[in-house]
Amino acid sequence: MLRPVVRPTTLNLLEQLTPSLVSRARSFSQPAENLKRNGTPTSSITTRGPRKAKGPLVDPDLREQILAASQSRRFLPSASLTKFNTALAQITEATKAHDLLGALKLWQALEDHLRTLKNSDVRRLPDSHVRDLHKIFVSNGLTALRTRDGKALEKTARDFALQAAKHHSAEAVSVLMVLYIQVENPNAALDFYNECIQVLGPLQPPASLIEESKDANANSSLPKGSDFGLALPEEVVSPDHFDPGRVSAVLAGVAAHAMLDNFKSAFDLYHSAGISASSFRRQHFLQYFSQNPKMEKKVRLYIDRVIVASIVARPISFSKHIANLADLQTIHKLQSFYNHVLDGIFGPEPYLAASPSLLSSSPNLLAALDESCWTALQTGFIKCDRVELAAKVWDDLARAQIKPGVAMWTGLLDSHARRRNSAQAVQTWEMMLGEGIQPDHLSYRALIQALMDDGQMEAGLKMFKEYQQTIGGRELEELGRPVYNTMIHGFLRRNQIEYAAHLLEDMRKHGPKPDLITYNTFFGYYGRQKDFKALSGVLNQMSESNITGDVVTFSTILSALLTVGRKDAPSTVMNLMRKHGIQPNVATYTAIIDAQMRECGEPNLNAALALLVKMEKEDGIKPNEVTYTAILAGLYRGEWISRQKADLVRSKLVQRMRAERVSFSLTTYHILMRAALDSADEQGHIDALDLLREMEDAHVPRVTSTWFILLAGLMRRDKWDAAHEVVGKMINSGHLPSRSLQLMMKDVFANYRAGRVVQQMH
DNA sequence: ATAGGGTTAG
Repeated sequence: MLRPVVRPTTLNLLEQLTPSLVSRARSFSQPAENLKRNGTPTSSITTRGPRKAKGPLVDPDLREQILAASQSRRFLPSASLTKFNTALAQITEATKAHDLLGALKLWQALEDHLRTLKNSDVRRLPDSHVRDLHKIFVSNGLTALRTRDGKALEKTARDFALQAAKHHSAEAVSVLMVLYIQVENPNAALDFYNECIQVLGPLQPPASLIEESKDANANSSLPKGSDFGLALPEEVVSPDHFDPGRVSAVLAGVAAHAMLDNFKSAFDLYHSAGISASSFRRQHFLQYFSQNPKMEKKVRLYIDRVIVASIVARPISFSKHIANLADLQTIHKLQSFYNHVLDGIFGPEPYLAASPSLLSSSPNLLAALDESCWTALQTGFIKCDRVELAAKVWDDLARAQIKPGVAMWTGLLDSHARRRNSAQAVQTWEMMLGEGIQPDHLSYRALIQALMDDGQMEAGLKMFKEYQQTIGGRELEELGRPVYNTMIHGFLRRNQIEYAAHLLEDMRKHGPKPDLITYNTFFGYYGRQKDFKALSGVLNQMSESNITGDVVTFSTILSALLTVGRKDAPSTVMNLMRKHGIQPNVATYTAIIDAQMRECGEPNLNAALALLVKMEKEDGIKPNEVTYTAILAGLYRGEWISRQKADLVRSKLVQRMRAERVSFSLTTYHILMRAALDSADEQGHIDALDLLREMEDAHVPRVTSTWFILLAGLMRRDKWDAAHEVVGKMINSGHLPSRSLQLMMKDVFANYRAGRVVQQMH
């Protein structure tokens, strides 16, 4: 008996553990690799007997399994074997020559031959060949298959695209669909799409990659269980792998409906696929229409609208999407997304409803924004300091004749609290009441935080009492606790330990029961006070209540120990955390890195930089702007290394922050500006001005310190023209200069004028 | 949602 055998040595031990490799071996992937190198069949499909697994290579159980698998393999007669190997070599050759039609013909012949054999179902073209052939299918298909010879191969092309979709990528499917669309037969594209779904099952990514869909809009007009209902055979897609080619196929389906002017069907097809096309995939797909701008325009319009509608139709993913984009680097994307949404509501062809109740007002409306969507937009804009955009959300709500609910108002209150603007918060509160909105726990919490953090303790206390007497019942544990915790935090910020301790006692006796956050707040306070006796007292209370610490607890205690110079703190606390099974996070590492930098020595700098690498490499924790800022600040704290060395490390770190797209905070900008202006580099002030421009572009607010750092530095360098320009920018930004800034401005004007006079004399 | 890590006081 002749049997194909796979050389055991070519199989990596680890890979032997994965079932997919056994099936690959069955499909002759191994000899295919050799063919690729040599161009001719090799001896790796041999006529030798069954291989013997070598002794210590695998454990006995596993070896049994492998043997069993190899013996259950179907065998090819030697004539077929030769034929098979020759065909492989020919396909490889045609593929290399980018001869798509030739390769498809050979592939068809091979398939026909294999089909005549018994049990042929387990045999097919090796994956590496499928991949290579698929590649030229995608790059040449649109032109090659349009020719007369190509048209003759339509059926073969369809079969291959399907097989490739099953085992590698559905991109070829989308190419064929695009071809049908381009020859103005969109219905053929949709037929093929449906045929693919019959075979492949839903074109969905594995559950782990899609958002929870339980939030599906209650008013959604989506048909339940559309034609994506077929289960997927296990071996077709491994659960952790998702083929981006499937996104292209879905987009091709949308494009086909676009050609039929059927927006509703385009949406249904896209939405029920459960995918989310990235802008990269969208761009990639649209390239198929680069020769036909008119078609491209229409397809782009459909795809954009369908993507927006599909996100709106799932409020939770809507909020997540917004939160992801609410970042200085991506705010422009959030803005453009919002503009798309507005166009969907107010544009000439509305397809979105501004509220669920309006959804039924027109059959063209596919999805509705609910209050959480509007709130998410507001929160996102506020997070990026784009107050004017947050205000626009309110205007747009008014335009849609929707009255903002309590969550919208609370978003405003939160933003005032974050800016410690209690006056604005109180004003907002009164407007809210004026609108007849009933405040809830969250809005009371935000108002109290705004008051307490802005030094309005009396008023904060008053509101807290009002809260307790109105909706803040003691029994409302989960709802009321954040309000109480905010109150405690407010007291402790102002070092009002008696009030805080009193409230804690009250909570222990009457509820809401203190929780981990309550205790962490106290840890923070006692840590700042360097009162370790009191700190261990809280620790005892906590364990009495059976509450265990978390990363925040340990990080807080760690930085307390570090500020009192306990060098052993990092190792001790980290070991303790490990013992408790608590993973350190960015804050933990940042605390240690900061402490190293405060030592002001070259070895400490090296230790800090080593930690920066270690946290990411070993623990997979990405440093953030606080981490980098801690190092940058340390570089310029005192004169413990040369300016040149400090500047070198700074530029490397800045480079890395940019590469990693770490956002720069106000603090980061201040430190970098100061460093640039203090640098020995003649051009340092140019760097500082560039940073100012960057802040403007990113809408990072410029505060008194910003202008002070810039003006003081430029004046020190005698750069009066630049200083004059900065003063102009300050005035234009609407900043009201403090007394000391006004004095500096005077100085700048005088020297600038003097400089002009001198220039004119020459 | 509320707690922890980075600037400096002009």
